[in-house]
Amino acid sequence: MPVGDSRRGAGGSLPRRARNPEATRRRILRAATGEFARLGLSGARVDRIAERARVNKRMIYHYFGSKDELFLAVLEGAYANIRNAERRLDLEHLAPEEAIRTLVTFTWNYYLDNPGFLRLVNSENLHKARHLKRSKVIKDMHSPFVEMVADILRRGARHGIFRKGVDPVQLNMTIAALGYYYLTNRYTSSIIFDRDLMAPAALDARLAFIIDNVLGYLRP
Amino acid sequence: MPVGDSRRGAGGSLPRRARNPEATRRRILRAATGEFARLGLSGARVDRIAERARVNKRMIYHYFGSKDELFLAVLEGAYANIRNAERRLDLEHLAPEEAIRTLVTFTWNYYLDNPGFLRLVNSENLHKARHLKRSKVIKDMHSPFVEMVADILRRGARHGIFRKGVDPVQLNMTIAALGYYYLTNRYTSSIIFDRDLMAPAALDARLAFIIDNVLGYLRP
Amino acid sequence: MPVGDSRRGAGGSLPRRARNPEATRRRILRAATGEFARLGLSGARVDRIAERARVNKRMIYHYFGSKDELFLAVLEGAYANIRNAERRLDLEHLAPEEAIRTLVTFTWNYYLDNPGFLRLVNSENLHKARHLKRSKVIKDMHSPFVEMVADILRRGARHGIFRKGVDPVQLNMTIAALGYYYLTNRYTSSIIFDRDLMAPAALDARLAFIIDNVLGYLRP
Amino acid sequence: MPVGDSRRGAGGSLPRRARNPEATRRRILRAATGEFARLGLSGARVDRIAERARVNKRMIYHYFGSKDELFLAVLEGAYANIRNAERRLDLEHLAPEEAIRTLVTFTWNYYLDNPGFLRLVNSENLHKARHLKRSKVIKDMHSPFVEMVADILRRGARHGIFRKGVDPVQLNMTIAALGYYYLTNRYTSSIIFDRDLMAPAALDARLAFIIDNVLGYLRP
DNA sequence: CATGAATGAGAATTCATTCAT
DNA sequence: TATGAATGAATTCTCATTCAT
Repeated sequence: MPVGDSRRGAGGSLPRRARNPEATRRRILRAATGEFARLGLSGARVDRIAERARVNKRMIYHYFGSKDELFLAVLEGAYANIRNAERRLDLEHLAPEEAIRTLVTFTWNYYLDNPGFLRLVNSENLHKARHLKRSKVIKDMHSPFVEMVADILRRGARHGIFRKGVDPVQLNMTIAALGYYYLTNRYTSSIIFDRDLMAPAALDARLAFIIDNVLGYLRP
Repeated sequence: MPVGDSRRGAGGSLPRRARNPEATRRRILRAATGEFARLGLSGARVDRIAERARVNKRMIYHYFGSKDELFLAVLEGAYANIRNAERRLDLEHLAPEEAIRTLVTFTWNYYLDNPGFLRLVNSENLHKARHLKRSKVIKDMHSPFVEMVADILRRGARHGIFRKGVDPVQLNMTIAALGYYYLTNRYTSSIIFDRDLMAPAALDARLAFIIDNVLGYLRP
Repeated sequence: MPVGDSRRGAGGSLPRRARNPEATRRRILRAATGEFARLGLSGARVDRIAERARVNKRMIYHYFGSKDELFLAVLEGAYANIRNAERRLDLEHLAPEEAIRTLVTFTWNYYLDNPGFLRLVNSENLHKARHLKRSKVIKDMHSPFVEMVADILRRGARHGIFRKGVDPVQLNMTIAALGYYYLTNRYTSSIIFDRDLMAPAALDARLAFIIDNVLGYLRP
Repeated sequence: MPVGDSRRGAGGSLPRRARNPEATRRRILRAATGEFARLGLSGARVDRIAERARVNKRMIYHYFGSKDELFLAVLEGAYANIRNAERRLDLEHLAPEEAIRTLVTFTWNYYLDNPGFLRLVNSENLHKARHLKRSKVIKDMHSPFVEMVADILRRGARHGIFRKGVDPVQLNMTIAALGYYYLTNRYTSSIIFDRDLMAPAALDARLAFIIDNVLGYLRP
């Protein structure tokens, strides 16, 4: 049967997507990432995602099953991105203190440049990680990362630069916390403290503070 | 006395038409606090608040005008509670290090005991603090608190116990961040790090870590 | 906001209305006239009327029984006003042509100065005059007016200035129609005809047109 | 075949899930026209429109976006109808006086046969034409009509049958006013003048009056 | 005569998902 | 694989009126 059917009147032959499953799937995922990052899980609209991806709404269900499963895919992608970027830092080949400084700086800048990532994580926690719980890939994604930080700590301790017995998980959460909280809670904090927390100087000061804090904590 | 009336279902015999504005207002506020704390702003349902408060839905609009204004009232109440509790710590009369340790411990425990508070703050930040912006009381509530921490830092610096020039706002946000992030993001973190972050030992360890971190940072 | 509670500190002792039935009734009626004139029957709010009249909502029901009955009272008042103003024109003592010219000019200006009157009449017609139907005073109010116009026509016909056999009711409705329609429908007409119908020159032109039309019609 | 299904009440066995967008849209528009014409904008109920159109309420929003946009569509349709009917009068090919007489008669009869049109226009004016203001088609619909009347007046003046310099807009509004007011305000007028304005003889008399008035006015 | 708290029955609009083609 | 029309259950908010004090 000839495509571009007769019901479509003047102007006809709309750019009816060629049958390209891969591309369609990718477009949906990209659109969904934008939507979820901007509005969170509950704020996102399936209709809008379909529109932004220029696909039929039905396709979303075809490829992803449900809004929740789509959200999980987005979330996995987001975690993969940050973990990949971290891997590219090559922390293994840096001196321990430099490695930590690099990691802290990277984390801060990543949060700053990818506010959508913070919102995704926030959304997921609001839902008690019910999506991530069912993820098959997420753990494998993170254990190398934790292991890498543990390695840095061990090296630092061996060299006498870092104190002994620091829990890498505790440290990771701290590095994340000091930036994450500042950025996600900047709206209320700005009011409470009556200060523009996003002014360039303020951002620089916060990064300096975090580095200072983390390295200070590690000092033996 | 006729008990309840037949049109009402289970739970009956409620003191309807109580004609007690103070109590009604209070009941609405209490119910709303519970609902918003549990489900956030967008998850909360006005219907459910009315039900839980055992008032006619219309009353919520009578007393508070809109869901948003009700949320602001809840938020102001929540901030008032924590700030009042802090005031009762009497930090002014403690030695600087003891004051900080007390504040850190208090903050952690408060977050732990009042998860709803964290969710309210989170919700408000998801909405870019649009409610708090219109609040007339919120700033007055916080400036004494910031001033008090600044005073502790000054005393500590004078005694040579704390380093000089520490920004009290930066410190406050840090104390908050280290606990807040751990608790609100525990769902994703638990999966990523494959660890039960809410185990009593884990909680104790986190508090110890935070105290250690903060006091370590302040040390000259 | 619930009033009358102990929190009402300074300024206390609200101007709790002295018991003055007459004044209360009058205040309600005035407030209702404004509200109905501005927003029509269905747009008007009982709450707002009470607020504007600075009386308790219950009083409206006490004095007028219902929103509908209040509307009728307002309507009767509005008709009384215009008919009284007309009576003051003393048309009986003017020459027939001058009388008609005066009546037409008065009608136009009254509509222009009292847009609320037009809206009240419009509202009432939207409801098929169900309020006016029950009015006991409205007919007595109008028969003298019709009689007066009939008299002018008779005088004019006798003097050979006006044509014979003109129906005073038909004429009255025409005088009203030519101004009423122009003013009430000016919003759609402005768009349809792409012209500012409320410009001073346009208003003057319409009045001139109406006078011209009516007197032209009466000419023998 | 199971007829209808038990969940549906009387009237059942409707062709649900008709999957015929054109027809659905048309059904909604027709139902909405009836509802708005009968009850005005604010009196109309979206629920009832959906019911009358035998569509899911959601479809109204799917096709028209909002109650207001639906109202605009209805309004545009109503104007298109009357303007089309006018065009079919072929006034261009009639002698000037005959053309005016035909137009006046048509207008009167159209109002009489389509009271819904009057109510739609009335509603729109109550809302200060806020819908029509945004219409893209309404002006194009009317300018040919105005031009046609202007042409008739020019022809009449050239032949010495009509007076010179008559404003076609003024005349149009007059033709409309004389019928519109009589019909929309017949409820209050009937009471005020104590006369049955809808009696066949009364209707005939009014039409005769209007023709007489308009042609009289045009006479040089 | 006066107060204002309380009520219940709707109002428009939204949303994830499914179905016919 | 692809389309987009169709669904029903909720959601916030409104309003004239009545009741306890």
